Amino acid sequence: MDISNNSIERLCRVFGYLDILEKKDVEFVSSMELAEAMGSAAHTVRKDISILNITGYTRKGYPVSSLKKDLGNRLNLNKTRKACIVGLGRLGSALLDYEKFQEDGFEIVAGFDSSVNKLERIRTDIEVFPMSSLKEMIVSKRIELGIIAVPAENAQAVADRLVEAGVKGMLNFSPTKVTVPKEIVNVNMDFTNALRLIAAKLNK
Amino acid sequence: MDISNNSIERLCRVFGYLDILEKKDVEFVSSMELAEAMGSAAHTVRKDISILNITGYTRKGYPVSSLKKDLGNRLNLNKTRKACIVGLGRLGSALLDYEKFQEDGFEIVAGFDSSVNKLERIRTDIEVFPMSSLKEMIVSKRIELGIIAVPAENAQAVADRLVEAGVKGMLNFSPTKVTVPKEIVNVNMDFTNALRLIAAKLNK
DNA sequence: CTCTGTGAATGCTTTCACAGCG
DNA sequence: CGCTGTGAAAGCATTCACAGAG
Repeated sequence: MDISNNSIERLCRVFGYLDILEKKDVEFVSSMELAEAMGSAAHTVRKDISILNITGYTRKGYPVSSLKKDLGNRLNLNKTRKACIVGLGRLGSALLDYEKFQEDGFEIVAGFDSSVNKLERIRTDIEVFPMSSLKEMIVSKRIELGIIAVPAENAQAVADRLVEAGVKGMLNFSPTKVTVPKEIVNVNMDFTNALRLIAAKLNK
Repeated sequence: MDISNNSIERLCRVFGYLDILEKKDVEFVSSMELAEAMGSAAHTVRKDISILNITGYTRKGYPVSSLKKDLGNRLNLNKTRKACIVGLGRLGSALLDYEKFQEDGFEIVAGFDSSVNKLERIRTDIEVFPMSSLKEMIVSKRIELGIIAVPAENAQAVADRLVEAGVKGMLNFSPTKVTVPKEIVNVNMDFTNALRLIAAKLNK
């Protein structure tokens, strides 16, 4: 299929918003309302949805539950996926307990760190392991996603090990871009660069 | 000037990479090397740089220090900017001590939380305050940037208060889009949506 | 009327290809 | 040669505008 990155990103956000509407038992939602909530335009929402061949009802809008189900199917968001976090410093351990992940169908099933000290001191319900068992656990627990929360200098090494262990996608919180084989999906979340971007946009 | 968001974003990353090169005392860098480090193409790098009317040297590439300085000037990245963090849960307090911010010219000068309990228990060198003094501190400390690390349901209220207090830009870590006046720069970092995006891209 | 659905037009960005410089 | 600099071309994404459905 032929759908742009931006469209996917927007549709993922729509999916999240539909989840909220569904919990409020809203039955129908118009492209206008969706647009407002996403901060985009109604025709953009309609276009994005129509790319996936999903249709709504004239005069009513889109049926919330079925749109959510359809979007989920098309975007592979309906099944729960297992993820692990590598690096249990302040950020990594905050992410371990980030409840939103679980709510949204991403289950954090393991944490890894090279420091035995950290592993012993951490307080969490999620199982934590030394780096030496990274591959073993990823394979045995069928973990699909890796979240990198180590310092910049170790990020590439961790990415390599995650790939070698067989994860399919990675979310990288370190301030370095990591290089991965092209069949592996990699998304970067660089906080510092986000602040730079804000600064750069301030006087424009 | 007429420069796209994507270009700005890429140039900010180039800026970060130049910082590393500078510390290694590298004198010149080619568009090819920059491209490799950014995961983009050489002509993209050259184009981006040329949009800002910055030039390099034929056969040598760009002089690291002066390119960094020029980029910094054009993108307003050369002066240190003060930021505060609102919400001192696990994520917020991890961000409080995120050293990279300081290294890169963003100084976290205050943290805020509505829970007195959290304020008392937190261990950090950065000053923390109750929400009631948000505006007062933002004004008196001349804080320009606000980092939102509160739960989704409070994000919009916090954003409103930050705007009212006079911040110019915000980095929003909550999984909700917040609406701000158009002169305020707002960047969203939605972890869950990042994972969704990865999931959606997995089988494409 | 109101709201969806979508080809067509517009407007951006990226990519190309090659001139220019040392 | 090797690497920058940049108009021009190509490729995408967004926006428009209006037909269609109830």
